[in-house]
Amino acid sequence: MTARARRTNRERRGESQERILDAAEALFARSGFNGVSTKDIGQAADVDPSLLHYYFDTKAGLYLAVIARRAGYVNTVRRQALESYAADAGPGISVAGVVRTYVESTFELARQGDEGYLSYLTVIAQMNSTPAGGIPGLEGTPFDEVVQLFVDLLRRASPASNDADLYWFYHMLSGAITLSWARTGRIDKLSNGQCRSTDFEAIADHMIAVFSHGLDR
Amino acid sequence: MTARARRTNRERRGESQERILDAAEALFARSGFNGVSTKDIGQAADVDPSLLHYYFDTKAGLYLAVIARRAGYVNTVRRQALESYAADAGPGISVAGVVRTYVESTFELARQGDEGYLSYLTVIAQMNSTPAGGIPGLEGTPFDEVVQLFVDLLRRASPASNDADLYWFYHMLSGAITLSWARTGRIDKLSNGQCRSTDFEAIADHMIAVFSHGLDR
DNA sequence: ATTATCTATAGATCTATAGATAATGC
DNA sequence: ATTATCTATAGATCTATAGATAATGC
Repeated sequence: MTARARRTNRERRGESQERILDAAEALFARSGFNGVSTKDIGQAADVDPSLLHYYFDTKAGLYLAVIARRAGYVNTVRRQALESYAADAGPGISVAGVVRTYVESTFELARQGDEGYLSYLTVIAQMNSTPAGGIPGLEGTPFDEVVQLFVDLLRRASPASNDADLYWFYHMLSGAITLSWARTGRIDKLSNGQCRSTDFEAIADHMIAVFSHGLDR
Repeated sequence: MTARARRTNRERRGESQERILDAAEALFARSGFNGVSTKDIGQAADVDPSLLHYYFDTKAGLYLAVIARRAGYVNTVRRQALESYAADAGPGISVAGVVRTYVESTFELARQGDEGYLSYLTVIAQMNSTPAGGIPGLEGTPFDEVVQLFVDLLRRASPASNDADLYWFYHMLSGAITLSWARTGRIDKLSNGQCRSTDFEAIADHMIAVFSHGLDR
């Protein structure tokens, strides 16, 4: 019988939290906040359910922690992409360029196919299509700030558009992204296999095209 | 004390079912399938919860019945609009025309603002962004057939596009529609009041514009 | 006689907490 | 001594059903 490696409290704490967050992320993605029990999560994390409460207080607290965990990273990737595009493009900034930058930075992580990250996106998709205030503590979105940057760049690229135009444009794009993240498999069936919900490369390409100039050209 | 009007069994049955469906529709829209109990629904319908089981067997059966109730109507409205557009346009059929017809017929009902119908759309939005197979008996969508008609017309209007292009185009449009139906209120906050989630006229106008030619022009 | 509706309840969860035990800190 | 983890359980649900009652059918 091997002696268990001695781990510092800091490590034990961190590893347990990560295991719980990983399990919660996967299960919330599959079944939604109310479709999963703390017992399910504990089991998947190989940890007693009471430990969730020790670390995250309530189930809603755990959900918020799941969302918070990767939000900073997503924001950083998007912000850097947008800022460096704006710097490079200068006065040549275009709607197509801004859209491409936003969409590509958004999907380049998904394309690598890390299962945890994909689950995260599915959770975010659910959050996006749930009435604001459905989960206490989740009124705004942690991505709002970078979205404002996106709209700012759009405004610069399309001075003729007014604010409502710009925000509605974002709304439509956001809907397309959200549905893609949900990976429901419906388009696969509908297209008789011509499209695959998990093919983020094709999704990004078509999204950029559609939101740059519609279907034609 | 007034004697209660004598109602036929057929009437009692129909009225109770409608009350239950109305209540379920509103509550499912607000909190999702797993966020609502049969007790909540019975209470809102002013009926004992056991009656739900008498009529709809299980809670999932009730959910399916909510979805089925208005699906035929939505399909009829959409199909008629698309067919009469195609007939009128003849060889002059265009992507912009097909999109306008699909979007307008989809939203003209929502614009009238019937609260029950709006709840219905919110339920459909949730269904659309939930993994297929999350609710037993709900693999395909009851709207698939008319969607195929939409894609057929698109194909006629844009012969240069291949099937994947067409279905991905529908996917993006569907995402925008779905997010709009969800009426989350997020765009209101994000745009600082410039856009309102409930303004289906503005949504339809901007959706048609974006999916016809992007943001510019 | 048949159908609609309610009463009562079984049996299975579910979230959260109090308090005990095991591991690390120092 | 402190922190992490588990045991045990309270108390509140939740879905579904069996069986009683109330209304309509004819």
